[in-house]
Amino acid sequence: MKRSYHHGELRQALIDAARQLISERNGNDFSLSDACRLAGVSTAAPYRHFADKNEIVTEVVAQGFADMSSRARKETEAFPPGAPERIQAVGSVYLNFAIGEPALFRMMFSHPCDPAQDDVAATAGKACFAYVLGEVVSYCTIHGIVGDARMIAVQLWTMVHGAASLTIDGDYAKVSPDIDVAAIIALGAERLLFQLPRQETPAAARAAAV
Amino acid sequence: MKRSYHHGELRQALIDAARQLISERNGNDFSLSDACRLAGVSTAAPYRHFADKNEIVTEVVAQGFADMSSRARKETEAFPPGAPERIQAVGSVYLNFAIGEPALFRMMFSHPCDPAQDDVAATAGKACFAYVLGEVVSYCTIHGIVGDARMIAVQLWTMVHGAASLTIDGDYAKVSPDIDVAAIIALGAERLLFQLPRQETPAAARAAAV
DNA sequence: TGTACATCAGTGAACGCGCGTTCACTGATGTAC
DNA sequence: TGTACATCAGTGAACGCGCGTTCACTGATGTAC
Repeated sequence: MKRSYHHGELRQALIDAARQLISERNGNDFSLSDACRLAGVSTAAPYRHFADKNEIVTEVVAQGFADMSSRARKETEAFPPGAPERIQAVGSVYLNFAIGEPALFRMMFSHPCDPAQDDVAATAGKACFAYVLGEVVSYCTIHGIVGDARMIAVQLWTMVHGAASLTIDGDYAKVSPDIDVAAIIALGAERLLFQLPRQETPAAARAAAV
Repeated sequence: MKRSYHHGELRQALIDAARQLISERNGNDFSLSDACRLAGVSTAAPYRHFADKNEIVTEVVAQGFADMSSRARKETEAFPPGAPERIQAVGSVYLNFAIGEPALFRMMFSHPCDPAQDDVAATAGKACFAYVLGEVVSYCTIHGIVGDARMIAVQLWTMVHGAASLTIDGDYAKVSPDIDVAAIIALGAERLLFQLPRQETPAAARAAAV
């Protein structure tokens, strides 16, 4: 791979470098200088593509959410609408994303959204949340689950997010080394969604018949 | 309040200053120099009481957990063992602690525990978690809740933690401005604990008779 | 096709800054006599 | 009770460092003719 004077893909290369450093340094702040070193450019180069360091961070967060969304989409579309496997797939993607890149996960969810600029991070976050919640709401609608579908969706999200956080932060490990996160999520999903009472609706009847 | 050459309470004063700065700067790293300024001492003074900056942070985290534990203890002991209000009180304390000092809350739960030194932060964390989980386990035992009490406790913890995190990080707000966190936790507690089937046990019979 | 030139993504050196930490010191305190 | 002295919690100046950002520049690229 030859390195010419003009990089060509520097903008994305810097975002990737930042993401890598965030993951490697796990929680400790990364430095823009390190990202430049990793991308093989001078420390002044980023300023051709970004206003400041924060703009790179925002972009990393946005791409993180986009990644998470596309993984969730990919895993769910393997199953038909209304399949409980779709819900499980979303939960798995969420948890595995957190475990795979814990520092990025923390950064994504705690990144303050800037109301001044058009915030790509907030937009990507909203889209990701909408997809996750939408899957649960669809399940509720299709199966005629009794109750506020939106609230049920938020509850599942909350549970999975809590499980992901406590796992990557090592808090479960403090309590006991053998806590099975997947089992916690699975049982939670049972009680917060799958076991909920249902009413007969045309859609539910169709779903039951399949 | 006179300021003599010898401070007298500098150790605790620095811990308090650090905690205050952590809360004020909300997520951004605080500087030891600022803490010294706040405590009104030179930047060399901390090194009489702490090996390095990290030792202060560890102490702040430990005291944070101790605070949370004692608040939970105080709020629960107003109700008799087995009262559902005890569970609700623990949940409220947890959520309100997070809302009150979000940056400290984040730091407490994501602080890596150092296996080298005797880690006061990890110890305080474990004690806090043990208290929270113990309350739920007690409830299960007293009421003869069917199922793995420990797992039910971890599920409630997970849900409340997720709710606290998504609240303080502004993620609920991204989804919708009118999400009622308390309602999410309350309904979650219903489905994950209060509505669970019970078996007759001497303790459950006694609790029902009261 | 070949040349002149405008563009602009890079360079590399420098900046001011605040950081955590160290050092030799100073002076308030408490104790021994 | 009064004095001498050891202790040690503070001082304040300095350190080396890496940071984010800026600056005048350079040289590769693509376009007009």
